[in-house]
Order: sequence, then C-alpha cells, then structure tokens
Amino acid sequence: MSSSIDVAKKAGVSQATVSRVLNNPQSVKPETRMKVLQAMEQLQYVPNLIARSLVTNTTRTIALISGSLQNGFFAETTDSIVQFAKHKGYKTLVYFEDENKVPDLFDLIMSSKVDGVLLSLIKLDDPLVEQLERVKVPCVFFNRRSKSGGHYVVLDNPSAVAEVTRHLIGLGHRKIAYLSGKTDFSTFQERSVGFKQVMQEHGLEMKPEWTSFIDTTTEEIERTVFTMLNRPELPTAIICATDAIALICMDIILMMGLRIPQDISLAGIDNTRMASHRAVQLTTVGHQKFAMGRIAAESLFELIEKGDSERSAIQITLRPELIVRKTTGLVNSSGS
Amino acid sequence: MSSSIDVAKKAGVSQATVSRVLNNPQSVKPETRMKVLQAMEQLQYVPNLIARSLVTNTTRTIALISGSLQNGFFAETTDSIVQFAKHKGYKTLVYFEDENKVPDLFDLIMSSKVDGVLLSLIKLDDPLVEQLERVKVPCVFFNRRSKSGGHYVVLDNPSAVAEVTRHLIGLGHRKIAYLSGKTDFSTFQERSVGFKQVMQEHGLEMKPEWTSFIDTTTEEIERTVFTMLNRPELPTAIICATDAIALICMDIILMMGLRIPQDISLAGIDNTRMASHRAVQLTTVGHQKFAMGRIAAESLFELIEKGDSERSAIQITLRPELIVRKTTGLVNSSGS
DNA sequence: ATCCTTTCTGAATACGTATTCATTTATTTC
DNA sequence: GAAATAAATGAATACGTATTCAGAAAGGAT
Repeated sequence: MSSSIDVAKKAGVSQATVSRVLNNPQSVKPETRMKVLQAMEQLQYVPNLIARSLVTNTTRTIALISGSLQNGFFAETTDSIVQFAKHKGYKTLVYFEDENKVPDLFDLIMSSKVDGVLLSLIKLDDPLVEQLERVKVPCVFFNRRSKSGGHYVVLDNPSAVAEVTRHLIGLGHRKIAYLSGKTDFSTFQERSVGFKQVMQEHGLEMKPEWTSFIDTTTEEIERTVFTMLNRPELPTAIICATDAIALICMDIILMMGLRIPQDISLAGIDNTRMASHRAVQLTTVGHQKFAMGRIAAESLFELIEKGDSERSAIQITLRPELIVRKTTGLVNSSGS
Repeated sequence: MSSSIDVAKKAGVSQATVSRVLNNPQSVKPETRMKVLQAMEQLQYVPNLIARSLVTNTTRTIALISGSLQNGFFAETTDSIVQFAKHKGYKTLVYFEDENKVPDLFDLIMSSKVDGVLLSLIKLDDPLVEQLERVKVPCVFFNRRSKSGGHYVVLDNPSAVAEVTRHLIGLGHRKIAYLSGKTDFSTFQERSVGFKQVMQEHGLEMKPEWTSFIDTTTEEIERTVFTMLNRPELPTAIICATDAIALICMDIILMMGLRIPQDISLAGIDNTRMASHRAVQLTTVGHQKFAMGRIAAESLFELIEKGDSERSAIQITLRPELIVRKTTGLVNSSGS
C-alpha cells in the first residue's frame, strides 16, 4: 500500500500538498493538483483512514448495539440504521448482544473512538449510560431507554399495551394471559404497566400462572407457552409484549392443535414485517411513519453534526396505533 | 481522555512500560506493573485502538457485505457472523448493499484497514473480487461466489433446486413456475441450471410466462406473482429461488384467495427460520449442521490467523437436504 | 523596477501507541 | 566480592495523516 508520501514523491510535491488536494482541493493550484491526482491514480493510492482518524479524532463510524436479529424488530431497525448511516457517509459497527451480559461494551466503544452510539439493548439501570454520559459521546437510545434520561425515541409503551388489552376486552375476553420479557428493560417494564392498569380498570384478574416475565429466548418462550397451555384452565387470549414473542407463541399454539383465534386469541406489539404476512396476520400495535431505527439514526446524526451539548434533549415518544388483523376474535362462548 | 503518556507520568515510568503492561505483562516487574495498573484505574485509561492500529497495521475488525436484512437468510447469517466475530475478539463493520450498486466498496474496505472480508453480495464478474485478490486481504465469499474462484462456502445450488423440482414432479406436477433473482448472481445462476436440467430430463417445458428472473425487491416480486396468477392458465406449483421470495409469493397467493397447496404448491430454498414456522410450513431445501454464516466466519478467521497465502483454497460446498413441509402437495387433478 | 498582496507550497509537528536498541538494575555463579 | 548473566526499563523512532506557520512564488499597483 502506498502512502501520501509516496504520492508526494512521485508528483514532486510535499506530503502536505497531497493532503491538501484531498481535503481542500481549491487551495492548490490546478496544475499541481493534476500532477498529484495523476500520481494517486498511478499508485492506486487510497488514504489510510486510521491515520486520518488519529489526527482528526473522528472516525465517521457509529456503533449500533442491538438485540439479536432473530427478533424481526431488530432486523428491521438494524437494516434501516445501517442504510441511513451509509447514506450519511458513515460506517456502522454492530454488536448484537446477549440480553444479559453487556459489561465490557463501554471500553469497546471508547477504544474504537466511534462518533456516536445507537443503543437499543439497555437495561433501565445500566451503568453504561452514565459512563457514556460522562465522556460526552453522542448517544441515542431507541426502543428501550434508561431511567437516567438522555436522548431517546421510544413507543408510548403503556398506551400501546392498553390499546390491545382494551381491544381484547372489547371482544369479550376476560381470561387474558400476558407474556413478556423481564422488567429490567424499559420496554417490558412500561408495557406491563399498561396491561396491569387496564386489567384493573375492568376489574380483571392477572392470574400468576398466566403472567410470565421471562428470558426472551426461543426455548424459554416455547417452554412457558407449552406449560401454560397444558394446564386445565386455558386463557382465551394471550398478549405478547413483542411480535417476536407472539410469533414463537403462535408456533406452539398451532403445534398443540389449537386454533387462532377460535380457541385462543393472540396479539403482539411492534408491527413487525412478518406480522402483516397473510399466513400470520397478527393483531399488533405499531406506530405511524418511519421505522423507529430510522428516526433514531436521524436524531443521532443531528447530535453528531450540530454538537451534542447545545442541543436540548431529544425525547421522542411515538404514538401507538392498534392494527387489528386475524389473530384476535370474539371470545369463544363455549370456552370453559 | 487520558493517554498512555499520562498514565506513565502518574506512575512514574516511561510510556514504553505502560505499553508493556498492556501487551506483555510478564515482562514488567510485578511491583511496577501494579503502579501502572493503579494509575490506569485512577485515570480511567482506555487504550486508543486507532493509534494501536496505526502501528500494528491490524484492526481486529472484519467487514461484512451482505444483502438486506429484510431477507431472513441474511438476517440469520449476519447474526451468527457478528456473534462469532465478537467471540473471536473482533468487531464487525457491516454493509447491507443494494443489489445493484457495489461500486465504491473497494476503497471503503481498503481505507478502513479491516483484517478480513466476508462477502455474500457479489456478482459473478464483480471487479471487487480481483481488486481484493490483488491487495491480499483475507476474504471469503458465502452464499454467492465469484467466477474467479477464491475462498467460498456455498450450497450445492444445482442439486438443491434439482431436489425440490424432482419432489414436485414426483407429486404429479407438470406445470411448474420458477421465480428467481437475476442470474448475474451465482446463486440464481446455479439454481436456475438445476431447475432447467431436471425439467428437461422429464421432458417438461419451461414456459416463459411462468419463468421470471427479476429484481428481488418486494414490489417487483409481488407484481410478478400477481401478473402470473392473473393469467388464464395457472401453474400448479411455484419454485422460488429463495425462501425470502417464497414468503412474499405466499403472501400474494393467499391474498388472491388461492389455497396452498390445494390450488398451488410452493417451495423455496435456504431453510430460513420462518420457513419452519407452523403458520408457514414452507417446503424448502437447507443444509446440515451450522448456519452458513458461521462456517464462513470460521473459514475467514482461519485465513486471518494462519495467513492466507500458505493456505490452499477453502472451497466448501454444502450438501443440500430437502425438507418437505406443508406447502407442497399432490397436484390437484381438477386443475385445468 | 519596487513594494504590497494574494496565492500557493514545504518543513515541522502532533495524534497515541508498539517496538527496537541501549542502558540500567537485579540476580546468579565462582 | 567480582564477574558474568539475566531481567527490567527508558529513549528514540515509526506508523500515515492533517494542520500550523513561515516562506516562496505569482500577480498587481504604483
């Protein structure tokens, strides 16, 4: 690999001039500029971004810390974030973390010198947040947020669940199960609040055996649903805290020979792409306009470009929208 | 941010010693090592990887050039690749490229100084391949490959399609449609070969109006399927070159009120996660053992760690395995 | 031609680390 | 205790770029 010094030699100029034709072309005489460009061409010169970063203290790279792509929601947000970053001339460093262990991420981010961070996999009281705050790295949370504020874009989670819950109650359901991830994530925390509230408003009981806050691994979800549906008394509806959970849930329900929604209604949240598929047609709640990932990315670049500190907090809460499809129906009166 | 020089000052040693406790701890006396570690702790020192990369000419970063995550196959491979890279102590820089434009990727890769490249989105005659070859960056293709060889891990594509085609013919199908991406990608090229061959072996015709090689955007696929199914004569089965295409295809088929497989059989390739979902149950063909992404990643790290040049070419062709589910059935004798 | 601007270019330096080489300090051997 | 060896450390340098500052070249006005 040839360096700017090689180019300089070949063009008979100084290295500084080579640097100039790259970063400030009009500041160098057209004649010599041509010589330099020609030399670059001949040597197949491509600038070393590492060296440049060392000087400018900027990498044109963002970090994305997301949940596993097995979850369609994260696949969609990741896709749009990476696309948008590319469009902005930025590279994206991705981490798909296990829900539980996000320990060394701070050092990873700091040492990589990324220009910004998009975080979805964050616990309510994650120390990472405070650390990032301290070092002034532009950072926006999406989907999940931390209790210490910061910039974020999230769904109005309590309302979202409230809407599905009311929808199901409106269909006559009284025995409603709730299947969620653990509440140390804001998403699951907030969504459970919405559920609890609406149930109470209607004087309905949250049966412990129908209410689960579990690890959102496929195996764990399958096991939980299987156990629940093997009890003597079945719920008439299941609300899942995410579409990803709902899909797995649906898989088990169908496997056990139950019909949706005749035997059991099912609803999710996120309005994932698969939810609208005609083989699935999941009732869910989404939000208007763009994907959340896109909005988060736009917000982040606003921080990066205009400077974080001046900016007042970006705190966007997307209005939820119930999307009724085919997995929820009137409660089966023959149900015990 | 504090540097190793700050640490050195605080600990009363030279910067070289600080560097040593990081890279060669046992070469420094335990006593002074402690002093240094303590200073690091106090200053919250985290090494600047950019600077380190400049010296070592290594970044512990790989680049992944993949198709859009909208395609479940790429979501799965990306997930496992990123996980595996992390496990190996490497970061992953991702690009989800549009099928058509992959022009400036070479400069992007070179300037970022990644230690290796995983490529799935590559055309048969992509110039990128030769460029990467020339600069000796470890590189392995997966899923798709280039005609100029190199390291790759792919499915035995002709056999894969041959298997589904024979399966459908065995079920009595004669009027078989084929829906594929464009053949300047090896995947689609090789798969179409398999289809053509088996059809010919059985003296069956590839009707032009039932055979499409199109851009694999959702809209384009939808339009194509819609048009095909609005013709007077319908195929009794559709083979899609990927599960992603098959899913979209299924969506349209169901939307038009046709039943699968009673009215029309449907099959894909890749054995994507959603294909096994009980709301879908797509007949498809996959391969044994690990995900392809994982195998590709393992191969790449072998190249990175053991050095590329010594190594003979890694060329892995995975044996396909037909997985019959519920979207393919006996041909409906009442079909016109 | 002289002086003054303006435009352009080169030398020098900084960024933060790893590494070589020489030097100091500690340890062993007789 | 001296000499020989081994272990530990520091000074200096390199990596490839951007940038400052000073100086050279070019152009304009008188």
